[in-house]
Amino acid sequence: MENTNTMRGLNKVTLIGNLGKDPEIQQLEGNIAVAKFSLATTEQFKDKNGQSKTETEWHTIVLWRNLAELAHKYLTKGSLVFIEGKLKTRSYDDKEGNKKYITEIVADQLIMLDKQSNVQVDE
Amino acid sequence: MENTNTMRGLNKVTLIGNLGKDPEIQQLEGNIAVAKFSLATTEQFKDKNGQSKTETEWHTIVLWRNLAELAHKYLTKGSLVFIEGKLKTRSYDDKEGNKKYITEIVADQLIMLDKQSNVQVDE
Amino acid sequence: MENTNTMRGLNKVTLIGNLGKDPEIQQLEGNIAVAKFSLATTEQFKDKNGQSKTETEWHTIVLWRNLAELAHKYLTKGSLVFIEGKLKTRSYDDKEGNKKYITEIVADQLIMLDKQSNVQVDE
Amino acid sequence: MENTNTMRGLNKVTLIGNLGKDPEIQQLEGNIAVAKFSLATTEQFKDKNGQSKTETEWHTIVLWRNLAELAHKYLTKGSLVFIEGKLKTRSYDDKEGNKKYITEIVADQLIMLDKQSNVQVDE
DNA sequence: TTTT
DNA sequence: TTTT
Repeated sequence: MENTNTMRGLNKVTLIGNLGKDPEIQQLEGNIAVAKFSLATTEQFKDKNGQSKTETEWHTIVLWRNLAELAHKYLTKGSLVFIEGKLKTRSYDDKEGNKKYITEIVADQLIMLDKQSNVQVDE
Repeated sequence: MENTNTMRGLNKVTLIGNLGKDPEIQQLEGNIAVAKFSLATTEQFKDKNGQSKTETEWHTIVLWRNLAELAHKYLTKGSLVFIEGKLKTRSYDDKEGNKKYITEIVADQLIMLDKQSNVQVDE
Repeated sequence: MENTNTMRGLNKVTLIGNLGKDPEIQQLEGNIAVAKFSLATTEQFKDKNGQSKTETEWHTIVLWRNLAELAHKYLTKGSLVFIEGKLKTRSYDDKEGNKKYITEIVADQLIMLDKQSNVQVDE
Repeated sequence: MENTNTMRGLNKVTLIGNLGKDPEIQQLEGNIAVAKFSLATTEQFKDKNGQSKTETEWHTIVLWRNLAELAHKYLTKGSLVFIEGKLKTRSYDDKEGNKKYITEIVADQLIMLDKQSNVQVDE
């Protein structure tokens, strides 16, 4: 406690949406599970002509360990979930050797909101 | 009210961090202001050897209209702010003609947390 | 814009839970609707003996205008909802003349999470 | 993992505000620290006559263990903090034997936002 | 590219 | 009871 922490950061994302596909799960070395899926959050609003419009945003969700296994076990395409996590941007080189950036949400909480799959877990 | 809305989406980001540079502001047609800056959120944690480590994440913040003007007026490199907004991913073609994606946070609330610049505004 | 706002406050509550009863709605003067219901948020955790335990917290939710009407129209006992709002504590005198305090959540966003009643509205 | 959890609850409060007084700390049996303070969140808005008005809400914050000790060590009357926690309502009997209810926020994250006291800790 |  |  003597050594005070001097950070003042907060990095939090909160989403409610539907899975675009079934989660993909991998086992990394050390037997660590990681799952991924894309999540659609849909917003409805009125445009300037008063017409109702829908806008969908797609997010890449990454889950580790227990959360990965739960996602794999209980979630499928179309499942409605609440996700809380952190934004993380990483870079990689694509097949043509171009540097690409991708922003992902690393989940630390998952609540399944469908009647048939109501499971909540914290990391 | 008769026409029920069937959306169940939530797309929310909450950040506390420091500006990496002064905000850049532009006036779009129709006299609409848009500002941008990058925001660093820093997290401190202990690695598996018990050593304290720092991890910084950079976010691109986009502000419209009033919020853009406030950012331009009161924020500078280093300012500490609280931001609430939405994730939005858009694509563009870079100079070499490669399709690129960028994920930005479109702010709808800004709280300035420095003693010298304490202004809060909602969109 | 010249007159800068000097507030630095944030007061936000985010809940996912089930209604304990059907909402009660009233029409105040000026034809303003106000609805109330209590919402249970349930948390599951392991106690120090490793036994799984459930803890339920009850919240009083207050909704105004459109949100009140939506709640009245679509929500019933047991409905699963996401609520975002503000904490507000007010005092009143009970029948015996004792001063009482009550803390309520004044909703400004409501997302209905049941399959049968999926409506989202912002204030 | 076989035994699925059926909870779908979320109970989260997020506040930015100033301490009304220095925190009070107690040591409970088992050497567990608990601290309390009240926090003011202030909101500025325009009333229907267009006049700027200020509304302050007071919250009771409860912190346990490490967070209690940090609050005691670094926070004083007037400190600006970000708090994340849970709502918890409990009852007690006052001196006259009346049953009273109090709603508190049990903090699980604290970020100190003053230049002079910038410490962040998770429970 | 920030902050402590 | 706070802060600007």
